[in-house]
Amino acid sequence: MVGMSIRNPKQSLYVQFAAVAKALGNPQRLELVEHLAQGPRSVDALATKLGLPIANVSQHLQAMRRAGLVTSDRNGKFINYRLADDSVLAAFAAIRVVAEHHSAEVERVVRGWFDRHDDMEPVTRDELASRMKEGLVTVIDVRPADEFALGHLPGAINVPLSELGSLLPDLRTDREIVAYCRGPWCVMSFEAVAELRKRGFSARRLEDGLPEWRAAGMAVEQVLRGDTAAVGGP
Amino acid sequence: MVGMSIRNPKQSLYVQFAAVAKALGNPQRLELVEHLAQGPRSVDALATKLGLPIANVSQHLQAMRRAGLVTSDRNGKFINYRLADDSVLAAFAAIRVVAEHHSAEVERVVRGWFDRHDDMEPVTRDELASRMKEGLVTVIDVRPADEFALGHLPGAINVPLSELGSLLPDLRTDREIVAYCRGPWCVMSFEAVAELRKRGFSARRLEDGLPEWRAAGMAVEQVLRGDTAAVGGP
DNA sequence: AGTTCATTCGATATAATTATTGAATGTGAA
DNA sequence: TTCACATTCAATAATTATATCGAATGAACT
Repeated sequence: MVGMSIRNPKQSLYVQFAAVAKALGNPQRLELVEHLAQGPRSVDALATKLGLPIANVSQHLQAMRRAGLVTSDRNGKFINYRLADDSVLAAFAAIRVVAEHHSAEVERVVRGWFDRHDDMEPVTRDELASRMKEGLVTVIDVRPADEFALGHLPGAINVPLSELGSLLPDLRTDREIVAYCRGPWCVMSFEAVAELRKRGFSARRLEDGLPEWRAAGMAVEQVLRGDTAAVGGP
Repeated sequence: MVGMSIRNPKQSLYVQFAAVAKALGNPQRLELVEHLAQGPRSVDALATKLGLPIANVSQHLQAMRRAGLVTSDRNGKFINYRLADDSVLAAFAAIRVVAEHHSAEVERVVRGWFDRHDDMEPVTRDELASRMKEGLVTVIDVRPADEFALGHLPGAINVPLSELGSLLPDLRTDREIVAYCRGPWCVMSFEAVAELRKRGFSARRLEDGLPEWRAAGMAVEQVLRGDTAAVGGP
C-alpha cells in the first residue's frame, strides 16, 4: 500500500523529528536555508544565486515545505518562499555547532583565509553594537545589493565583495572595519577581511551574519522601496 | 575515481553541516541519541532497548560516529558508545522544536494521552527545583532501573512504568506527583501521568527529561556501584 | 591453544534520494 | 484567446541509504 505502516506513538514522533533533520541533511538545501534567512525569495532568484536548475531548486523547496522548514505564497507569476520560523535558523545553527566541534574540515577551511591563528577572532554582536554607538567603527555589508536592500545593520554600507577593490579608496583608514555577510561561515566576509588586511586596513569579521543579528532582536535598517528589485522580481 | 569531487570552500562547509543533519535524519538513530543521552551504552544494550538486530545498530552507530555525533571506547569485550558532546543534544532539541512548530502529528500524539487540553501543562525545571526544595512534591523517575542507576534527579524514586501499578499503594496521596523520563517527548511519562490521574492522584510531567536537567547544570544523583548492571554489562 | 561472546565487516537485495530532462499547469498581459 | 513566463510534475537514470545474513575480528576466559 502507499500509506505509512502502523507505528506506535513513540516511533511516529521519531519519524516526524527525523523528517526535519533529513530535510536539512543536504548541502544544497542548507544553502537554500542560508539564502532564505536573508529574506523571502522566488524559486527563480534562488536558482540563480545557487547556480542550479530551476526544477531542481523547486523540488528541494517542496521537500523543505513538506518538512515544515519553509512556507510559500504566490505573488503574481512568482512564488515566494520564506523560512517558516526562527526555529529553523536555530536548528541550522545547532547543527553547525556540532559540525564545528567535530570536523577538522571546518577548521581547515577557515585556516585557509588567515595565516596566523590569532587576530582572526571575530567581533561579537554586543561588542559591535557598543562600538557602533560610540562611532568607532565602519561596518561593511559584503553581500550583494539585493540582499542588503532587504535588511542590514543600521549605518552599514554595502560593499559587495565583487566591488571591494574599486570601493577601497572610499574607506577611512583611521577606523577599524567590521565586515559581515550571510552567517557565521559565509566565506565572503572572510575574503573581505583577508583582502582589507592585505591593503593595510584594520579589519575583523562579525561573529555571524544579518539573520542572527535580526533573530537577536537588534535593529535592522531597510532600503526604502525604490530602484532595487522587489521580492518576487527576476 | 573514488574520491570526492572538487568543491569550493563554501560548498565543502555545507557538505560538512549536511553530514551532521543527515546523521540525525533517521528515526532509529534519533532513538539511539535519546538513549545515549541517558548515559553510555554498549551496542548490545542499545540493540536490546530498541528491539533491533545488533548489526543494524552497529552500523547506525558507525554512521553517527563518522558524523561526530558519538564517540566510542572499548571496555573489555564491550564497546561503549556515548554522545560526543552536549551540542548533539542541543541539535536534537532544536530539531524537535522545528517539528513541534510544524507537525500536526506531534500535537496529535500528545492529545492522545489527555482528554482536556488544559492541565496537561508540564512543570518547568526551575519550578520543580523550588518545589523540591520546599518538600512539596514527590518526584518519580519512570525509566527502567538501569537508566535510573546512571543518574536521576536528587530525591527521585524509581517507578518504572511497568511497575507503576504495583507501586501505586506506596505513593502519598496528599502531595503532587511529578513524573519525568528520557526527554520532552518520552511517552512513558505521559502514560504515567495519565494513569496516575485516572487513579485520583494529582500528577504532572516535567517539561523534559534527565539529560536536559543534567545539561542545565543541575544536581544529579547516582546509584552507588552495587547490584545494578554497570556500563558495558549485558 | 581453544572457546565464548560482543562487535564489525562483506555481500546482497530493497528502497529512497538526487539530478536531469521535457511536458504540463497556472498566472498575467496582449 | 493567445502568448510569455514562473513553477511544478512525471519519468528516467545514477547514486546512496537501509536491513539482513553469515563470516571475520578481537578480547577475555578455561
